[in-house]
Amino acid sequence: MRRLSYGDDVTLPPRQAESARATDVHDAALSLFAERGYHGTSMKDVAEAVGMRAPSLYNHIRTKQALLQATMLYTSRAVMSEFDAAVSGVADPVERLRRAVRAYALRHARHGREALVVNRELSALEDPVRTEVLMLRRAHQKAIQEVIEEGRRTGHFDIGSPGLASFAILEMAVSVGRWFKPERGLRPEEVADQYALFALRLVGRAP
Amino acid sequence: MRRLSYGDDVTLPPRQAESARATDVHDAALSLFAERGYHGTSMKDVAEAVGMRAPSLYNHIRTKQALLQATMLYTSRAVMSEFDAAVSGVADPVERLRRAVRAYALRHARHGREALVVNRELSALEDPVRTEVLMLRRAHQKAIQEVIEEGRRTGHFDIGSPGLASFAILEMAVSVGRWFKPERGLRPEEVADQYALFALRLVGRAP
DNA sequence: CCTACCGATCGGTAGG
DNA sequence: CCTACCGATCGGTAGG
Repeated sequence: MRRLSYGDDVTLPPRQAESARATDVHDAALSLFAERGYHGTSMKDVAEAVGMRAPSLYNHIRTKQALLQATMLYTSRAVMSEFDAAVSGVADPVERLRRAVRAYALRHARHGREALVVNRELSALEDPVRTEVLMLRRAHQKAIQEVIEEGRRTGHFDIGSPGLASFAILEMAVSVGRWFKPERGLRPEEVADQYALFALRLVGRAP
Repeated sequence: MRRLSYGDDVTLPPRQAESARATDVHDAALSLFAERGYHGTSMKDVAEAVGMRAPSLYNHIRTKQALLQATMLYTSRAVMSEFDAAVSGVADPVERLRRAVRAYALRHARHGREALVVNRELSALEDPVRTEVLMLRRAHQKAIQEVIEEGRRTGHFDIGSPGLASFAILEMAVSVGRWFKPERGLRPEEVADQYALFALRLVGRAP
């Protein structure tokens, strides 16, 4: 597992040490996968981006597929652990949903490339990593749905289908990664707060 | 331009007649592009799906890129013309937004493959079609944003950033194409109505 | 980290 | 609609 420059916004088990050069390769691959897609990116493209010849890449990484798997696994695990950290110790459903959506939107504003790749390249991902990523995504969606169901039971939310609402909220937040550019003057935290508000309105948060 | 089996839910200039076999090829390609992506699909895959050898495809179509362009152009134009039809003659901002989102979500429930391809394969699309598709998407987003701005001016909506809201609403609707399966018992019209309601809640529709 | 090179596959054409 | 085939490119290895 590798260093993906996630800064301090994620808590995951320690990863193996990795050379600076390997980090460069993973980072360049991530940018290219996000821009052109996995199948639309060649190892020659990746090599050029880091200033070497294609065969030299294999001194730092195993295969092209391993590059994809690293990003997908790491990001999916980070999403779950950030969700847990966000709602941990919070009982009020309104606050739980607000924090969960805020954390998710924040991730997509900060890590747009990862967001794009995770949501677009599932079909290029090979088992068993593919299955683990699918399970993690499913678990996260279910967790959001349960927050909404809990809020409905307690009368905090007015929503017909918590499942439909969870889909709408999650995809809305994912899309932040597609347009967010920090240089537009908008801060990631502001966007995340806005989307958390959108989510609360969407589930009919009682005034 | 080709027949994409859009039924009667779209109004576009008449398209050229096209052989049934050509329609089959376009349809198979669309399914594969949606499933594996443009670069992840080979012409051999397409040929197998319609029961012929790869070189025979070229008796019906020009190039692989032309297959992508047909879907992208047709779908993008259909989105704009469905928007126009939906809001035409409707003055009330609440009703305008409801109808616009309903039409957009309905399209994505009915045409999940097209939705996936249009939103994922922009980077595989070549100019000049790419530029036209980008302009059409931009125009549609701006049109939705203007409906929201109008509603804010007239006091029907309570929303800080109509631009942010338009992004959230559009992406939420696009995602319907990713999970909607008619056999789950849910009808496309029901989903579309739900998403229209979500959109109105999101912009803080005054009660 | 390089050059040289591997077999496989790509989109597409020729010619019938 | 087929077989035969084209040059280009793919991911990856050998060997230094």
